[in-house]
Amino acid sequence: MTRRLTELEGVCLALIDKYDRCTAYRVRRELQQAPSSHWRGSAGSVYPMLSRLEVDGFLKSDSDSDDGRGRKTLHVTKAGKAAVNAWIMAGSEIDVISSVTDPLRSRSFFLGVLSDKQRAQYLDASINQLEKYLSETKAHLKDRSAEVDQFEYFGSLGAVKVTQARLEWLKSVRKQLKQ
Amino acid sequence: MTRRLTELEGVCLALIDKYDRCTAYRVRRELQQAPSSHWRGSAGSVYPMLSRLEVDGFLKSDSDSDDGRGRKTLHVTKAGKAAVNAWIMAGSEIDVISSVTDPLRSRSFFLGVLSDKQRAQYLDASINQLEKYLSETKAHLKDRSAEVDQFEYFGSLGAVKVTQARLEWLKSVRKQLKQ
DNA sequence: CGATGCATGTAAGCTGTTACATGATTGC
DNA sequence: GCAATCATGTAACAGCTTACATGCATCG
Repeated sequence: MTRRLTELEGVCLALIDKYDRCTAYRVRRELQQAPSSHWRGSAGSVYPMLSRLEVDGFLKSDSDSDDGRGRKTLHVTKAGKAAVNAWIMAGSEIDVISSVTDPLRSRSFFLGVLSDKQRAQYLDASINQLEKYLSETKAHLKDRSAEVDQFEYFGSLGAVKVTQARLEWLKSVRKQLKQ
Repeated sequence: MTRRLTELEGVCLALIDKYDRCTAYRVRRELQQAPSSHWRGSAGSVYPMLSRLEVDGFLKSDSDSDDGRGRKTLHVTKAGKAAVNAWIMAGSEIDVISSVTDPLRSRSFFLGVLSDKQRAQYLDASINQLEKYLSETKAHLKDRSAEVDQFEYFGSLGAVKVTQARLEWLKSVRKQLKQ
């Protein structure tokens, strides 16, 4: 049994697998352009992580791919595919499922420390930003719906659904506080 | 202007403030008992973090609180209260709002690599665990509704709403794949 | 031919983890 | 008196961040 992949490793390895082969730079760009800001796609995380995956035999760089400026194309090995498979299947574990944190929710427990004015201001601003974020994820969803892969569509749909739920929740909080 | 608090620091400092004064051990227990498994509440994170907050002047330990076994009660200073306030208000920033990650969603983008059988198995297991997690958060919500603080209720309500959205989304994915 | 972008990588620092260590208290 | 729990803490390590460094390619 091989080691477990971290979330970032899983996403990136699966991504490379999906594209069949790609460069580290493209992986970085995908992370940077994703609607979620959880991962920055920083060089200091991506390159060492990919080296790690190569050392562990999950990734291999195509030998003929050096184009003069040190660019390498990567592809996922058989062991890598198995690791991706295991990473996905581990997603049904309760620890993984319940590991989400929502900074809006964490804060909502302590809104009592704010003055009425500040609280109203905070809620308005949050709802505003959430609406902005929602329209971004919706735009992302529209882009995806034109593509062939239905799974990308499902993923983006999930982002929209959850963002909508967060928004409706915050609005109901604001409403209840106004009374 | 003082430094920004991390999410864990913000939650813990706000928690101590809410309880007026409490021990490090209680902070740990609260983290451990929270429905989200994002923070383990490990000694190796909590004690150094609280020391940090004390060094920075956000926390102070009551001098008369040593009960013979080295237990200390902590309270939040004025500067600490200001830091909590700033931490909450920063929650409306787009970077903070969009920093959520959902391991179920990350994986959904790559469900194409699974066989039909594995995919069905994965979705069934995930939906099962999510339902279990939902009933836990609902129980938590019921507990909170008996308490005086409406903000705790709001927080738990948010957890329920978002979990419901995740569940409905996953069920719709399963349904669409069955056709 | 110089600015911008492509592409890879390293160094130092921060914040979390697990695992271990220590000692007092409480309950049977 | 001994086991479990309360309570605090440290050591080693993992995985991310920012900031820096390097060098080729492309375009005006």
